[in-house]
Amino acid sequence: MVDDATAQRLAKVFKALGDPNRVKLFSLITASASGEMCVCDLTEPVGLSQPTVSHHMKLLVEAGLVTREQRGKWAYYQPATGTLAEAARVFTA
Amino acid sequence: MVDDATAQRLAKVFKALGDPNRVKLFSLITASASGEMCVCDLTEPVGLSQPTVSHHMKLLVEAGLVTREQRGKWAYYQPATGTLAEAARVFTA
DNA sequence: CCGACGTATCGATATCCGTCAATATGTGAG
DNA sequence: CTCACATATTGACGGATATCGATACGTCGG
Repeated sequence: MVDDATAQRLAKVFKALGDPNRVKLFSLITASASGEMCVCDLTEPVGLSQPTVSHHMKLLVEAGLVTREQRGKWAYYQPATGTLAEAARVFTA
Repeated sequence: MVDDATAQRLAKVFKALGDPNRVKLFSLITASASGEMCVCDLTEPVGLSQPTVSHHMKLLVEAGLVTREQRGKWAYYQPATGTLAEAARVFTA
């Protein structure tokens, strides 16, 4: 069995994707042609307010699923593709 | 972006692993030498009451991460290894 | 410095979730 | 049938979460 710290870390990653709107947000970013998206591009597709999207993105960042980069007025989010795969691999080893 | 139904289905799978105790339970089952475990074997390692473990296992079953098989008095749980990998693959396609 | 704009934080609220004790359900032994 | 045992369901409670409106913070152009 995984130890407490590992269980908490993995749960945080999976919990971050445990909300339908965050699944959509993450899929938008991973499927983005430019490889990155700002909050202004994300609010309309999911139909949520700007503060709510910002809140969800913070959770995805804290889980290590995306990275945040501020350029000018905009905050660009890029996928950290390895995180989810590594988390899932724990159970197949 | 994934559609609503897909987002909900994926969120259900990830949410099921979004709790540290369920991560432990799932890891216990996937790492089991016999490939299956009953509730009586699971309560002690996670330190939770029998009803709570039963509740968590129900969520894992409903998410499609494990299957339940009743044999005599015992309920045996086996991992459905493909579910998690398929869910994670959606974002890498 | 000031105003406009993108983003984050705060406060509030309704809902969901994890947990246990108590109880119900199902199954095999005698 | 009845009892003992393994598991599931129910009811309740405290804590977490998703969401929004209002507001604060940062950054650029003038």
